[in-house]
Amino acid sequence: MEEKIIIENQESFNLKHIFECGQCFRWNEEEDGSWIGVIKDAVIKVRIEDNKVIFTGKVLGNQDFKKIVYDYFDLNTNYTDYKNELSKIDEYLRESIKFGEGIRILKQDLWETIISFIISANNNIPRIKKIINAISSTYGKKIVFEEKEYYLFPTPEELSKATVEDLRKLGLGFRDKRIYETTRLINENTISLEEIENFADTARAREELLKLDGVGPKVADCILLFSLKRLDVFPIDVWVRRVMNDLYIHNEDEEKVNKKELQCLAEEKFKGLSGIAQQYLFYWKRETA
DNA sequence: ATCCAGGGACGCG
DNA sequence: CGCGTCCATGGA
Repeated sequence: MEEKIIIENQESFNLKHIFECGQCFRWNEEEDGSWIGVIKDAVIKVRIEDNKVIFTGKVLGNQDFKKIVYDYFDLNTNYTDYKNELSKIDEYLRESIKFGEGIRILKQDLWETIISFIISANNNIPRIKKIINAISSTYGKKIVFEEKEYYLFPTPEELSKATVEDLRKLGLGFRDKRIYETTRLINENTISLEEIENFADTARAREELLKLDGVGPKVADCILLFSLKRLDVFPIDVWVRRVMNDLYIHNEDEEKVNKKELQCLAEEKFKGLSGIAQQYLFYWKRETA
């Protein structure tokens, strides 16, 4: 059965901004300007007509489509408040927010986000997307929507069927062992996803994530921000380092900019909204480079 | 050909 | 601990 919901006058909602700001890897733009994505247990198509956002899709089992959409797109949160707050900081924030005004931080599935960002290490976005698609179509469940086949991201149990060699064939490169090992740790419940989701303390959640193979400081921060909604964490990659150095530090050698120094600067300037500030700055810098 | 991509594991001092 | 080095792969 095809699902459908329509939302009118949704603030801060631009499809390009949401899907191209580097937080997700399974959304693609269609010929007609709509976007189709596969998330945990659903295929969703989003399009915008006038003042309406229209979601259609197909879900696995008897799940509530509306709840899935609201949770994933964080539709009960008002981003205008965040933007107003961040705009007070300086001209750079105002400009980056103007550039990516329709960004929202998605609430993505923890397991999928962990694997996706392990794959992201020393990799580029088109290839990350390609690999995640290959993993899904090989090990995930098929789901049909508008007469086309899509594949859900495999569960830990489904992915445990892959050997290191199998993973290598999907183009994972040196990340094959990391994915294999992390899948094993989750399946054996040595590390508990449920426990991580329920930690009140961000530091505790990060500490636990760091025990996974292939999860270092940057990947852990991305997981905390893009799945666990810790809006105060500030993932630092090459682009963030670049934009922060250009705007605030002005070091001749950008690679020499200390990570700890950047963390402190972000905390001082952006405070509890560091993660959101990071997304506006990242998107702005990467798209206008 | 050489460099780079939303870095991390590992070994060293 | 801080620091170099290596890691697969594909596109520019």
